[in-house]
Amino acid sequence: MTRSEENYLKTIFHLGGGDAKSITTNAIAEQMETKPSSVTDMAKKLSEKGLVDYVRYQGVSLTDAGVKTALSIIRKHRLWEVFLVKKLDFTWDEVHEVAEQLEHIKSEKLIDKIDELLDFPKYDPHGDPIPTKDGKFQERDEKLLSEIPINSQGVCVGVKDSSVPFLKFLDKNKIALGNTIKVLDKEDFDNSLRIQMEGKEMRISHQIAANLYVKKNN
Amino acid sequence: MTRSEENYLKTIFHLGGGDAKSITTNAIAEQMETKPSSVTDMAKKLSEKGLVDYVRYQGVSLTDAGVKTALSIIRKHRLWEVFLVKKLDFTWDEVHEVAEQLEHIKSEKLIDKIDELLDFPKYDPHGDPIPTKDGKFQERDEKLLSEIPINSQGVCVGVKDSSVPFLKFLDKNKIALGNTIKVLDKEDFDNSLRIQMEGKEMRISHQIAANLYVKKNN
DNA sequence: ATCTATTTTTAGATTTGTCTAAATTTAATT
DNA sequence: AATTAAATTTAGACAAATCTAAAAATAGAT
Ligand SMILES: [Mn+2]
Ligand SMILES: [Mn+2]
Ligand SMILES: [Mn+2]
Ligand SMILES: [Mn+2]
Repeated sequence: MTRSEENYLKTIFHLGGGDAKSITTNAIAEQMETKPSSVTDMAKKLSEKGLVDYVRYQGVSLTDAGVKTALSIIRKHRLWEVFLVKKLDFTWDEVHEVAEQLEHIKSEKLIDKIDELLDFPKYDPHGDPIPTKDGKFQERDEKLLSEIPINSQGVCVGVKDSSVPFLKFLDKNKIALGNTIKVLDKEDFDNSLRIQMEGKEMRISHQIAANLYVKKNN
Repeated sequence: MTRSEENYLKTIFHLGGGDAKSITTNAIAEQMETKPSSVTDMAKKLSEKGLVDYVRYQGVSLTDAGVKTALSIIRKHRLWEVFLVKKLDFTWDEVHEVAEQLEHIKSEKLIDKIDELLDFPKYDPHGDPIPTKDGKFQERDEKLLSEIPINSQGVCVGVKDSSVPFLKFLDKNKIALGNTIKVLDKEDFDNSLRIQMEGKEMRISHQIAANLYVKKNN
């Protein structure tokens, strides 16, 4: 399994190809910042290896073996992210790039020991669930902050957009995972929200609210 | 800097190419388990990049830039080995293979934080010195156990051969770094030694003694 | 100094992963 | 049903890293 193959499987999974849904060549190419023709070449190779189902002109989806491999890469990525934050004091906007490299280290013992060292975390620094060793996800009942009703409240548990600028924006505004947020009011004009968070009141734009996951209380 | 380039620089350094000494194509090829023709190709490339001095038919030596790069890879390798042993309970015969991968991770912050987490170790699990960030070695006055006189004693500080079988042999015989060893007697016939170690007496072959470094007490 | 064995390099091929440009297929529109 | 636009694949090329086989250079031995 080459690094490139692993990256393709991971991308296909993230685009939804784990549910027998066909992912188009173009979608994969765009996500990976490569050319559709390169994706076609790789689709053939992964198909040969039994990791994807590929129908010419129709796109690819992951086989069971492909899902399993993708989940093991994602597991490694997220565990390394937790390690970097918890053990090496990286900030949550610094970890992704390094984890992109670390996720390809080949040693089952290594990642199991990292998992143990971290006391088997269930979520990564961005609130994304960490698949278990046998490929199961910790599902969670979460909603976008923009989609919960006025006067309801929840705990911030994840980000939809985990780009560096967004994460830095959240830091600057002291919005962190674990914070309890109550929606006080919604502005019809621009869909911005007035919220109460950790005692303080503030206003956030729809774009922010639509990229924060909360777990509703009760 | 590709992974392959880094591996060549590291190998050339280990073969002594850091002291302006010319290392032959064949020596490099043998060490890396590749073909001399491949080494020639890489020699040209590294020479182009100013990392080695290469004279056709004469071999290569590292430039200052080449030494610097080699040391940074070796630093990473050895720090990761310490990490694996100290933080993840790997045994000293398990770490090399994984460190061969981890040494190529590109993130200065990562290795500096690992260094800090480990409290800036000076030696790796095999007793090899860890270069500092600015490329200096912690030299140590060490001798092979086979070369110290009868009735002298020293602390075991390193292994010359760090192959898995040798390390496992040492474990099995409870010979560990840090142990104090006294040479009681030398057998002329086969150069084997009678030693006293941590209270116990034992006999070890010349081959073993010639692969153990000790730091003589006074 | 010449021959010879060894080392080293060159030339040409292969694999992996990528690209561009052209051809093909599909999907949408008249 | 025919046309057109968009998506996808094919064909051919390229860079990196490797190999084999042949050619060239070096070093050792007479
Ligand atoms: Mn990430
Ligand atoms: Mn993440
Ligand atoms: Mn090692
Ligand atoms: Mn070592």
